[in-house]
Amino acid sequence: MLSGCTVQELVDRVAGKWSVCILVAAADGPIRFTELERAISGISRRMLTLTLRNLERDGMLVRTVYPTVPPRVEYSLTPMALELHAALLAITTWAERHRMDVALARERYDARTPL
Amino acid sequence: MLSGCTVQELVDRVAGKWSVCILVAAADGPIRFTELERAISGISRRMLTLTLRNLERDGMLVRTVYPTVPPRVEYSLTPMALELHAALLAITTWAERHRMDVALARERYDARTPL
DNA sequence: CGGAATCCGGGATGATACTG
DNA sequence: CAGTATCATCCCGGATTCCG
Repeated sequence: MLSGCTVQELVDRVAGKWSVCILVAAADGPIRFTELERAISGISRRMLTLTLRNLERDGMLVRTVYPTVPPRVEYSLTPMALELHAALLAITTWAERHRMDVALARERYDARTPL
Repeated sequence: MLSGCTVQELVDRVAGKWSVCILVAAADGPIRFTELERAISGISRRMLTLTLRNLERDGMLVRTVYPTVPPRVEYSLTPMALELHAALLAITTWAERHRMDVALARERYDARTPL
């Protein structure tokens, strides 16, 4: 029971590349499909759709459809996802602060290991 | 310059499934290869080695070799990685608190969408 | 004990085209 | 606008073997 929902699996689910991007992008309020597509550099339409579906299924996103023409769909974070967002921000902030350190560490490592 | 070290790439590097496990397992002090292998359920020897190398290259781990027989190798976190560890703990804590919520959300979603 | 090297299958991902 | 469908590819990661 509840198989497939261990802490490990849940973490690498929400911490996945595209999940993080979406969760961060949607944190400032409801956001539309196309806005996400533009905000997240490098994502394909397919991966955007798939990741949105997974996040919605996991109860992280609420999908709201406005039956207008043209159609309008907005995604917003659930309270649970908002809690997570704070933790994700800590990760991305750390990454920003240490980009250079990591880049330098790589250069040094590669210099020591030319093989 | 510094290509391949964007915030996005760095995040999904350190937030990867095995990286998180290793970073958490090594946070309490130096730990040996075999201890990691036992501590991290489901990891293969290959992935353990590869992930350790990447983390070492990125300056997250220090690898110390004791020239004894049998050989003894210990891994410990760098200060930079210790900072990251706090953020990772926040994620895993969140995951523990919300496992059930996610599992229930999935059941509800799947019940609504039987196709 | 702590790896490195090789082989290999399958799921993740991209590209493209079509639709209500 | 917000997707879906299909096909092709690629590389992640498991299994296995060998080594100092």
